Amino acid sequence: MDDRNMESGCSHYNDVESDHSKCIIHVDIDCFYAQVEMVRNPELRSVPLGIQQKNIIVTSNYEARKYGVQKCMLVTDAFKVCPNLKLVNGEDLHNYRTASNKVFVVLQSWKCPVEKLGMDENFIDVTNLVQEKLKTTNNTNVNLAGQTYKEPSMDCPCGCHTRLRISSQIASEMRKKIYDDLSFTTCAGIAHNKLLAKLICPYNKPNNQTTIYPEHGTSFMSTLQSVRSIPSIGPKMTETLISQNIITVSDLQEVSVDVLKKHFSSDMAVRLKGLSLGEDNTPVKQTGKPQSIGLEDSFKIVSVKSEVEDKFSALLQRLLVLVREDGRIPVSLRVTLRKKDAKRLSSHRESRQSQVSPSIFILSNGSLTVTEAGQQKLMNIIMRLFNKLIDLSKPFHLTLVGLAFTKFQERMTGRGSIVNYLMNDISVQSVLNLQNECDTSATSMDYSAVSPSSSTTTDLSDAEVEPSPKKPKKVTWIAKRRCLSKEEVASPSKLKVGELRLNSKELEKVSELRLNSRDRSLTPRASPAKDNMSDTSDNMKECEERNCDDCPSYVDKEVFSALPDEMQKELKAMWKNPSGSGVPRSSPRTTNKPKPNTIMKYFVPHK
DNA sequence: CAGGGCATCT
DNA sequence: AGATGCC
Repeated sequence: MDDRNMESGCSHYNDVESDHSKCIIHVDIDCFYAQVEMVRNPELRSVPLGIQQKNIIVTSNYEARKYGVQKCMLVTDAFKVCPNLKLVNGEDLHNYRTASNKVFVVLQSWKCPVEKLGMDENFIDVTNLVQEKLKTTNNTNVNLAGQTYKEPSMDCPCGCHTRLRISSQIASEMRKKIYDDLSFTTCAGIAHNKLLAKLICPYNKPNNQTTIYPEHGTSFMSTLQSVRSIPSIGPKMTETLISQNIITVSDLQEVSVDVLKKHFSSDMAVRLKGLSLGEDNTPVKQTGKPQSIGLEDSFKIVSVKSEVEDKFSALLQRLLVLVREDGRIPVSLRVTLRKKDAKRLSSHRESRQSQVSPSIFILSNGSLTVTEAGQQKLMNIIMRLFNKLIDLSKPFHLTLVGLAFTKFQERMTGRGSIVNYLMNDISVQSVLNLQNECDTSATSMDYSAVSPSSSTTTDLSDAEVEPSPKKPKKVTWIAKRRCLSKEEVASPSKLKVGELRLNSKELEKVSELRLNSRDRSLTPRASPAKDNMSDTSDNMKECEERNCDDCPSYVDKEVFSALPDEMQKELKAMWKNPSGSGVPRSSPRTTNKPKPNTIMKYFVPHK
């Protein structure tokens, strides 16, 4: 028997050994864009309001919905059903982003992992918080807040009913705080996994919340008609499933995993079947800074190189602003384009990427800048990548170009970490030029960079809220690093702060973290980027490697030996095991069957 | 249709 | 690198 049952598993009727131990809340802001506009201009509250992008209504307030103004409706059609519809242009997403980040910050004050999904949705894993509450109050007689999908028919021996009721109280507090602080009404779904939390969330709309108990997971899922309504089943999978006559969630529940394995990877087959039954063990991953920052521009057609260059130049200018706001130093750049192709209507993008020298980016007065020469260097890299993608001896026709920075230098900020130690000597920091991905474990309760007290005072007139600086990645050491010039190594102490790969905001953060006495576990572990170690980038060639037995080439031996013994030891240990032992990926699929030949535009389930 | 921007998996 | 998915 599975020993999960000893702890938190339940075994009752057709739910033999599922794990109910987690408590997940999904929070969804009601008609998000419309609410942002209504908060900005309260007069809009009492009138039917539509948010317009191009020629469509992307969302509407509930006043407008009374008239039948729906999402994704053409503006002309909307006026037909609601002649006095008030329109607000929503093409500039800046205000929405700001508001979205504020909600995210509010949710973080509960000190649980928060995962942002788009602008208006968040998952919160409150499992630990619930456990703590249970310990201190020991009261299993808790009232449910909000609605339930269905009352439970029996007690679950694992205690999940109590935990979910406590979760519903927490969800209610969260929604209240979002409303009190930011004036947004929200919906919430409470369940023992992300799938059910998300799907049950809109069950009582708007401005309400719904809890679903594990025993109703499977039956609830079967009320969803189309397999498409399961998150992670997109158009492609839907098409494949339908070609096999698997159309409803019920169909999927009844099909055997073996049949699914004929069309999907083994992992996916198992996962799909699980999802159809309301099972989902994917963790809530703390959202941090993005792993890439990019922009793209689509257009009818571009066939001239100089035009392409202009497009990229414009994109680069905009992108550099975003990167400056982000604060991290990019080390890799990707160029994407889409060729005009009659066969493939859309998508089919191609891309090439290469490293960029971090020295292009200069930190002065705490903000990232790139000199004219630096920008020219970037343009050179971009056009070189472009040449890899396009044979200029032949005509070309593009419909999209894109630019993205995809890897960043990061600094480890854990208390007691090497970097933290090094912060005491800024010159040493610059010499080592540490490049790693920072962070704490996703299940850790440590989000000290965002304090709850500061978040209670947010209001919409504030400047843009910076999202959590945390990344749900553990410490990773990357082999390729910037080499140092002789001058830099020779007199590290002469370096000006402005030249350091560290801005003032981050220094501030580091000192905050130092003050925070809570311990962090910064256990190194498998690097997801380990494959990139073999990257050989053309433009890094100038970096001649100096060999050193104990330490990597990017660290000057002299500087290294000048460090305290303890630190040398710590560094050596990490160099020995740069990325931990890679977790081998589960074996690739043996049976990947050809795609179905059915051409399915949309699947519209019958009621 | 509307598509931009990000993550994840292979 | 590319495909797929999500909002």
